Amino acid sequence: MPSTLGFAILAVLARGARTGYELTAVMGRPVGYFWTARHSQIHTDLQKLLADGLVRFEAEHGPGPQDKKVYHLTPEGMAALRAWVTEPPRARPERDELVLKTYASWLADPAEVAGLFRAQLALHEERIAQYESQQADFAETPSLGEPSFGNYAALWCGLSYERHRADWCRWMLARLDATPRADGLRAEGSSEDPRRDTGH
Amino acid sequence: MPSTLGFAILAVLARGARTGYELTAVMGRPVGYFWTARHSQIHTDLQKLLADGLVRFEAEHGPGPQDKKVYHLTPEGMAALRAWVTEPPRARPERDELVLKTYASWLADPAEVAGLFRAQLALHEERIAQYESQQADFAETPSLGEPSFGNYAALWCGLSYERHRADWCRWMLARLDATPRADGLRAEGSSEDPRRDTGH
DNA sequence: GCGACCATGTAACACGTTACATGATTGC
DNA sequence: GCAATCATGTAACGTGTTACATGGTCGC
Repeated sequence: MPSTLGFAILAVLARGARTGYELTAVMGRPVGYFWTARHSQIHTDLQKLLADGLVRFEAEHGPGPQDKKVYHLTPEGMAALRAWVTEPPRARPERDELVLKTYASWLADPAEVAGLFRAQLALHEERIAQYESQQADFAETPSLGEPSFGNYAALWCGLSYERHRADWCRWMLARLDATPRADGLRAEGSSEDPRRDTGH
Repeated sequence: MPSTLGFAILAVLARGARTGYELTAVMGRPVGYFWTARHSQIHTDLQKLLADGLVRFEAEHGPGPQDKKVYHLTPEGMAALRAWVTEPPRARPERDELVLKTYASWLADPAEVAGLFRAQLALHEERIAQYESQQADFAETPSLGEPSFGNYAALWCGLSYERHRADWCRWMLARLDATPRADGLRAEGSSEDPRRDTGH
């Protein structure tokens, strides 16, 4: 069974044949939002997929010392990918360094912690703006069965995630600015409790 | 410089001396929500922290062939931890298998994809209930400077995260049930667009 | 007597990152 | 001529998981 990266590669190839180089590029931008890999890892994984008969390539002598290899799915590769899609994702442990820092934040100067969260909030707000503009590029929600449905759904998730994070940063800033200093500056209003409008 | 796990260990030890075994236990439940490790990794990392002079231990001959070692922070360890807290977290690439599956979901039977998301939603709802009851155990928001502030803030983040995820699952289910079948069942109303009440 | 819990460690392997290594084509 | 882009690969290292290995105490 391929690794998750193997399936990520299959998922990209399901949308069209690509070279290892091109796969690396999509692992940077569109797919990179939820799964990334460097070219070194992609090339080695591609060789495993090849050995398992899930992909094949046509060699066209491109630039450089080696042939350029355009990979595409085999019927077995497509079948493996389809079967994988609906299997439950295998749970990977959460690892979140910011939350870990927060766990230890009682040890630090609140003003410095606030600086950390202000920087983090700025990052999230930037990404929100970026995702919103990407979302606006979709004339309407793509329907199931088109590849772009996958893009749209992933984007929705990313946007929702960034907003949750931004909310949390604002909540932290409100706590952090509220207590110890009296220098006038404090974060403007944001939701005080996550239980607000989520329903039920 | 210690690894992130090293700092996680320091963060736990800042709240009180612990054996490697006890550290493993907290990496399971409270801290495990945002950083985990197995005992094998904890023991080896503890040896690195020891070599760097960030922790020390008192040996009490406990059960088993070896001595029981109760670790505590050194002043250098505490200083390193305090300095680390307010440094920006080093960015680790997102890796989210469910979103990856979603990206490829246009290939699969919508009914089966819906099954996947229903199972996922159930998981999130369970965690929401669990976190809510944990939140209710706090009489009031702990103030900065107490260790429990870290616990409370991390819990707030986790709760907000689970709600965002559950929302996304509901949105997916609404899409998935809406289109292809006509068997009467469809997901009840949930937010249709993540841009709703987040402000700005 | 048996299983759960306490307690520490090592080794092999999988996954991921960084760095090393090569070289042609295209645009400035 | 130089830099960017296209294109493929290997090696060393760090991090994390699984499995191996040992053995005492306590409650049933």
